[in-house]
Amino acid sequence: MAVFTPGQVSEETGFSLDTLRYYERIGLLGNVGRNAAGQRRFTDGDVGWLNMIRCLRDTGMPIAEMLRFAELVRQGDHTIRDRIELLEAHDDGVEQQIATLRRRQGAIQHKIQYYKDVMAIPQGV
Amino acid sequence: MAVFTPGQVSEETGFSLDTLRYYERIGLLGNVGRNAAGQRRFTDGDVGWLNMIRCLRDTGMPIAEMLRFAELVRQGDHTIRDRIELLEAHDDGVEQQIATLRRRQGAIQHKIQYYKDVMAIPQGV
DNA sequence: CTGGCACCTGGAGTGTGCTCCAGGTCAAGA
DNA sequence: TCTTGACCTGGAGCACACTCCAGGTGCCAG
Repeated sequence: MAVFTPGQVSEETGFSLDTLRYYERIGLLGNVGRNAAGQRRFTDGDVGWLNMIRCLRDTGMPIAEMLRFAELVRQGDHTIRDRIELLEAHDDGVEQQIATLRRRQGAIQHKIQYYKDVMAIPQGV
Repeated sequence: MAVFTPGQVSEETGFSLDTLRYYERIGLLGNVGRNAAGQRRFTDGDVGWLNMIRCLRDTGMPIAEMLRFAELVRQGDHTIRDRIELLEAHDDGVEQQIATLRRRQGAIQHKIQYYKDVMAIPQGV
């Protein structure tokens, strides 16, 4: 079973060393193993969880809600229904985020076109 | 020519009164008119600009960059080429944002499906 | 003439999510 | 043996974008 150093995990997940420690401190990442010298050694499972965190973070989930999700995971299999509910609600939120982004992007593109039209008008005679 | 009170503008644009004042203070919103009593009176132009701000903000543009854009607008028509450049760069960013969001959303949906599959396995005998 | 409301100002405070720092441990290579 | 580099801890600090507050003005309805 492979283990990873903090540096490797940082590299793989894109989280800084400080962020990894921060996530552990606040309980978003529980029970990271240590070697004899007290240094962290991450498992595949930890990395997988961090990749999940990455997805949730990048889609705008606040840390407080990720903590709720982490708590559900910690409580075991009987919370799977709740986890589905939480993720589906978040998925809907992401859908709306994208829709809003598209709408705003349309307005911005419209503005760009407006500027291009202004520039196309012959200046002077 | 229509003018609007702070309350009306807040209502229309979704920015709080404090945010409107804040934007004016930092120079994102220049030269808002006043009535005899010193109260703000916004023009159609102001509201239009705020709607632009809304688009840029909602698509993740930091205030510092909106200030750069505002400065270009203030400098007059010879900066239109720069404005197009700025907005097109931002538009590309939005495109990438959406792409990332979609990728992450895919992973989340995958996780939801995994949970659903787990639940579908008959428990016990 | 008295509320009550919308607004004003300058400045302080807040929430989120990290990020940095000082001072220390440990292991490996020159 | 010495140095370098990755890592450790607890706690302070920071960037961003607001948000709140105290104390005050102006105007209109009752």
